[in-house]
Amino acid sequence: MNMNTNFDKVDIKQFQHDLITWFVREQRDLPWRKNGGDPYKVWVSEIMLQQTRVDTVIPYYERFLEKFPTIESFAEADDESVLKIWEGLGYYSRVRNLHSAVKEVVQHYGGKVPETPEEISKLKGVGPYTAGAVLSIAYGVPEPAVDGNVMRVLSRILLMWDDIAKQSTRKLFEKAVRELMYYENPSYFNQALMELGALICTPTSPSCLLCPVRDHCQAFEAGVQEELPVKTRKKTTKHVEIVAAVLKNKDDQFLIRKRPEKGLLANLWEFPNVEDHGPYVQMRQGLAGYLKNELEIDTELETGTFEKVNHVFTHLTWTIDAFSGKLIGDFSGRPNYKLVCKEQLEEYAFPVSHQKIWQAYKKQYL
DNA sequence: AATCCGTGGCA
DNA sequence: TTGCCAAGGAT
Repeated sequence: MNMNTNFDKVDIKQFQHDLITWFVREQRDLPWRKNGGDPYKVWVSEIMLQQTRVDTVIPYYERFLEKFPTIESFAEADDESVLKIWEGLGYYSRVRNLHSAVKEVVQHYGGKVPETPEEISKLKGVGPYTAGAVLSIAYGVPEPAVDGNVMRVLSRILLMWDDIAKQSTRKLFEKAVRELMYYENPSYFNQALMELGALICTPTSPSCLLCPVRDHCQAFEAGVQEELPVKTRKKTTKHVEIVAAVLKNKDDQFLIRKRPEKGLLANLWEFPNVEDHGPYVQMRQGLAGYLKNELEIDTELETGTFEKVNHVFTHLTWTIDAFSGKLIGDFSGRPNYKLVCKEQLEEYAFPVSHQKIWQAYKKQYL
């Protein structure tokens, strides 16, 4: 597409003024807008907000900064507490990468978050969006911060029909932002574009009649705002049947294990479980056999499940049948397995699906 | 480039 | 109920 043609239709100065004026007047009162411009706090908020709703993030953000108020305090945190504070927020590699990157900043940058695109982009978990967001919001550096909101807003204003699901498309929007950027206040400009996308220029049913930049919007002029942005998608939802065991030994300790360091729900803890496709009786027997073979432990599993969890991931669905049981004899111990009392258990980070199992177990047995 | 990586809200 | 999706990044 010929982007110059589309820019010719925009009065850039007037657009900037209308957008910024609206943002100053209408921006939401969010916790990370009261962080004093601390680059560390801006950084934390941007990582949490990746693919995650504002309302979900707010309590996590408050708790996180209460526990780790400075970049040094977070750098010193142990891995278990880092994962625990992220429990339930999803995309757990975010916090592992953030922790790694923060330690890098403390060690090699004296605790000062880098303020150039080249340096900040080298940090783990800091991609093009986060780099631009932290640099512009914390330091006023005029870098684009192109997220889903920005692509949606600009696709409509500039009538860009490029598929935003394609990774290469982001560069087109970064180029557009550089053309439109309000260089007097990059922080406000980037935030205003995102805020407009969140409050007015929404994915469905945008509130065009309330839009401060409606007069600059080529999609509104053409009446095609509902058709933009173009976003292709595919869906291949796989279903996995799982049987899990909440096992208690004679000392009222429970058997848990740590998930692998890579892949789904990396490093989180869970109740011993195995994939199974069999009918009901075979499921239970299969689970007992698995525990016997893999862990060399004897168990007495109850005949009925006490909880059935259906958990939907983006591209995967788990159905977990949970059995309560006794752990017979001594457990010799295996790598990644632990016996813990119920108070200790709740200090480890579990996926939401296994949290549900534990809550159901407590309600029924404790 | 295409796929993986969580969760909860919503129409 | 089902699919979409919300301030993306790594591989």
